[in-house]
Amino acid sequence: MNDILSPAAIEDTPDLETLTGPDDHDDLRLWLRLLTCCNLIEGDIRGRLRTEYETTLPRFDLMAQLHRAPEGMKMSELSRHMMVTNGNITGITDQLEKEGLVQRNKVLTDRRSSLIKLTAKGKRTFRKMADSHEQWIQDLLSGLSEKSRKNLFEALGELKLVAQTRLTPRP
Amino acid sequence: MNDILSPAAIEDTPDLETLTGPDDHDDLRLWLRLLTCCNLIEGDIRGRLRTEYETTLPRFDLMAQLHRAPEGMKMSELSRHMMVTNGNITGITDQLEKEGLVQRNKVLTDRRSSLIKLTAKGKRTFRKMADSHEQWIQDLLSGLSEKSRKNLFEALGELKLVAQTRLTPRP
DNA sequence: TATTGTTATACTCTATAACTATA
DNA sequence: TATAGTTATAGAGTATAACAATA
Repeated sequence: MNDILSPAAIEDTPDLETLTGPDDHDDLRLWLRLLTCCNLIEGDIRGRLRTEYETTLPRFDLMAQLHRAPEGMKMSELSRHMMVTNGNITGITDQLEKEGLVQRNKVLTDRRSSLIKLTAKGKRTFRKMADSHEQWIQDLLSGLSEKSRKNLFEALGELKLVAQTRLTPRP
Repeated sequence: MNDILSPAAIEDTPDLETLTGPDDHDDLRLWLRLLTCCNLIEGDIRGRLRTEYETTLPRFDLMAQLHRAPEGMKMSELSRHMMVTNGNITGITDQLEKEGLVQRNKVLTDRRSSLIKLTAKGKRTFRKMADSHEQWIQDLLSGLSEKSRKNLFEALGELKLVAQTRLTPRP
């Protein structure tokens, strides 16, 4: 496939939204449009994280959690925040620790737990990745009108609240 | 976790968007908000497809592709439309065929290809799933104001175009 | 030579569940 | 008993690559 889709190629590359026929309902089209946007962007981010930083979205996510918690986080906290089960946090943490990006620190008051922190190397690495990440997003969203960005932001805020209120959490 | 998050629980359950600090940029917050919404809804849909129909999103997606192509589709077409590689289509098609939901039909003009179609059972099954799917979405989005839905729809249309134009396709 | 589809393989992410060591 | 974390396992989803049959 080409790097940049030509208008003709866009016509020829149906996506999820084009699955709806002419008489399908608007809510469904709205959802498929949302899903398509998200998949396109997320796929792009995953690809860039892989090729430019040899990492993955869950690993990036875990480091982002630690970045905003300089005092460290427990495994169980990470599990709760990232909404995945405990064993998976162990696996990702193992990888990152092996690469010297995070560190398990024993906590004296509870010998079962440990506090996970970014190492100095982890902080440097994360800062670079996060800067790139933000740049990718800004480059993309700069193609959007100011009005659309504002509308999107507000409407998504409303949607997020509705979803968090009505939907059963995943795990 | 509780089925319905109380407001307090929402406060206690950070999501991706809360990763941004106070001085982070708006575009990043917009993207994380989009991602959070999509993950919440997609997770819910996946869960419902699994528990209520013992199926998955890619399987549902493949059946949806076939549903709008009553004349059938070639494996390579499915691969292109679903944006995954060929071997995966073979796998999903094998499963669906074993359950009698789709059928491989030999095509006379090219003995390498086959046309995949929904069987009668496949059509019935898909119609039920699709109706449920639309109902789930409507139930969720009914919590959104008319204005937000309209704004979302339009802004996402713009975003989709920008993303399709600027981003490298995944595979 | 190029394309269609299959097969084999490997890797990431995920959930479940059994386990340990503490509390 | 309950909690923190680990380990083991299984399964979905994906990409890569080698392959056979056909174009």
